[in-house]
Amino acid sequence: MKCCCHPDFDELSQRLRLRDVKLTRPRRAVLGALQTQHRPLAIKEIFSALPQGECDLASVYRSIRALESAGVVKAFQFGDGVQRYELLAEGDDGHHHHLICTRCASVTEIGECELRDIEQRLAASKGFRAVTHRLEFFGVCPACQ
Amino acid sequence: MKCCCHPDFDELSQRLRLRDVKLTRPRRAVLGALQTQHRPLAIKEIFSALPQGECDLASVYRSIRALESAGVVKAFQFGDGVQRYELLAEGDDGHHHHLICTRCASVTEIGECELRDIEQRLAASKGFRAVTHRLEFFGVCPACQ
DNA sequence: ATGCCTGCAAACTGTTTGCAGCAGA
DNA sequence: TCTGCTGCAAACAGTTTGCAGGCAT
Repeated sequence: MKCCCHPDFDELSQRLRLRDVKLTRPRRAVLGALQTQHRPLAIKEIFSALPQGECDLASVYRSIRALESAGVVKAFQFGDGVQRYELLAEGDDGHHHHLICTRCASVTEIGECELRDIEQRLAASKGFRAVTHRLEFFGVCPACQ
Repeated sequence: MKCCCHPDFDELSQRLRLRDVKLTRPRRAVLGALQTQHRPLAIKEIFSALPQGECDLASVYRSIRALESAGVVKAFQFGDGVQRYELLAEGDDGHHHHLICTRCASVTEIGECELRDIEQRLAASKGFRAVTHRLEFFGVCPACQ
């Protein structure tokens, strides 16, 4: 069984083909960068992970948007104003959370989410529909203590 | 009893005096703007709420930072990359969450927070210290349905 | 072959900063 | 009075866009 968090290249290219999203050199490079680092990456982290001159910074932005709207990557924000992106496995809605060290910024993924019932209570009590949430945890990791 | 969410001017100026933060014209104006609108305001919302020429945009940025580090306002982020600010009542750590309509962007405040125990479990299982979290809910409000 | 995508450069938006003068406590 | 704040303008950082040429399907 493949790791759910890090789909391989063939699977990714197939999903993109189905969505009529061409697999070009910059997009391939961005996907490669996201595959090597198993954590949400900021645009400039992706860009500087690429070989010098591999592609233009503007293309990284455009590629990420294309991949995001194709459902292959998902954006996360840790509240510092920087968008970070992670690969999304096939069929994964990407709903999970992170535990971020406020000292070294290391990121731990948190699988389980216990807020579905809170969402439902909110929807009922406030009259909202389609309630979702965005949640990240912060703290000081063992290495930084 | 005063409303906990909207401290009055005298209380605010007293708290600032205690922190040796001068109450200048731009800061007064920013506080005034935050008092009239009972929701987190973006910098440009604050700025455009001020009388034309009341103060410089740069001063709004500087004022907000001063007020934030004095513990009088708190920043929230809804994941769109825009910082929003709310007044903080005396003794309030500002810990609460919002329910944001994804259509009209209206904001409802959520008082209770049921994540303290999750924080503690995370701290125990991952070895983190000082765990906090950032959480916002999104959905479609009754008026937008 | 052709329509989408890229590189390049410039435009934009949001935020910060240096400096000289002003004002709050 | 005297430190720290303001206005102004410029610098800066992140992101988007117009255009001509190039590439994936």
